Amino acid sequence: MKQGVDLLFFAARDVASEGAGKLAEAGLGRAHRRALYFIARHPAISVADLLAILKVTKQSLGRVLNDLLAGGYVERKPALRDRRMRQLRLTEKGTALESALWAAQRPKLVRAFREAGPEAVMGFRRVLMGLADEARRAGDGTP
Amino acid sequence: MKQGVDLLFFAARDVASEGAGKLAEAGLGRAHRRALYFIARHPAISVADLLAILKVTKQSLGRVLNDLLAGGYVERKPALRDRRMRQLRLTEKGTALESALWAAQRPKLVRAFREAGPEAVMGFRRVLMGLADEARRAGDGTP
DNA sequence: TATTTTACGTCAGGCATGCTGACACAACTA
DNA sequence: TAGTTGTGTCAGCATGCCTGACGTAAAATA
Repeated sequence: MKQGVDLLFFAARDVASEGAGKLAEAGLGRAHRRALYFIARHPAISVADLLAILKVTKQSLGRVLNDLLAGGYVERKPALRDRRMRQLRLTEKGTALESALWAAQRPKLVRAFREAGPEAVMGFRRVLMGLADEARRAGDGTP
Repeated sequence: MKQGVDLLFFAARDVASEGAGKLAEAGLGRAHRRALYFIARHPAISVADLLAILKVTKQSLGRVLNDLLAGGYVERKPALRDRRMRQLRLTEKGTALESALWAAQRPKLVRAFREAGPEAVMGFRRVLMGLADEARRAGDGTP
């Protein structure tokens, strides 16, 4: 049982560690990467929704977002329906960076999934869904 | 595929978040918890080995370890065979804290494992082993 | 229309965690 | 004896996260 926790720790860390080089080149950190990643996953996401996903404070996200905006990785536009909301999207430059980062960690995923086999991957998903918090348990893992 | 990364992120974060209260009571942080956890997992572990597991610098670990020693959670004794090496062990107090922390996160694990079923748990393990770095891939997940 | 609420941005300051570099010492090894 | 290894420590710096307080624009509501 504890072995599962060990593995979760190592896997999360080691997967996240891929692509650290490219990130440093761009002068960004892990926090920027997470924001970049989830904006890519949820185009036009609002700031409030991104906050809910990342579970950090407005101020923490604010700084990261400003860096990404200044670097031209992300664009921020008022939503049509409610102009208080700012929709976040990756720019072309942001998309390129995100793709490069994903390309760095993808092989590890591909290999692990292939070696483990499809049934194992199903189980992997089932267990992780159970471990993620209540709010996400009923969902698809990508709130 | 990316969903797997999402889940890994959420699961690792949400599992680690359990017991944050008890930790704060003791005036400790996440870094202390990780050290506590791996010392519990590997009694009499040397400083160098703990460094290798956590992949942090000697200085970072040093601070954490000093806090734990000062708080009476961990004891440090020279190894018999090689007296340069310091063996780290939890004290009674440390064991109590670690148990309390584990008790806080255990139910989430139990429920997730039970709901997913044994085959899923097998798959979960297989995939995570593949995701953890080379050095651990051949091992048992607890280097 | 006037008021309140919502969504967002920002200033100020603080703590925890990580890093590099440099140095010191005791104990083991060749 | 000379070198290597395991450990501890000082000094300084970057990142990432936090709380609290305040301001603004737009929407919702009384």
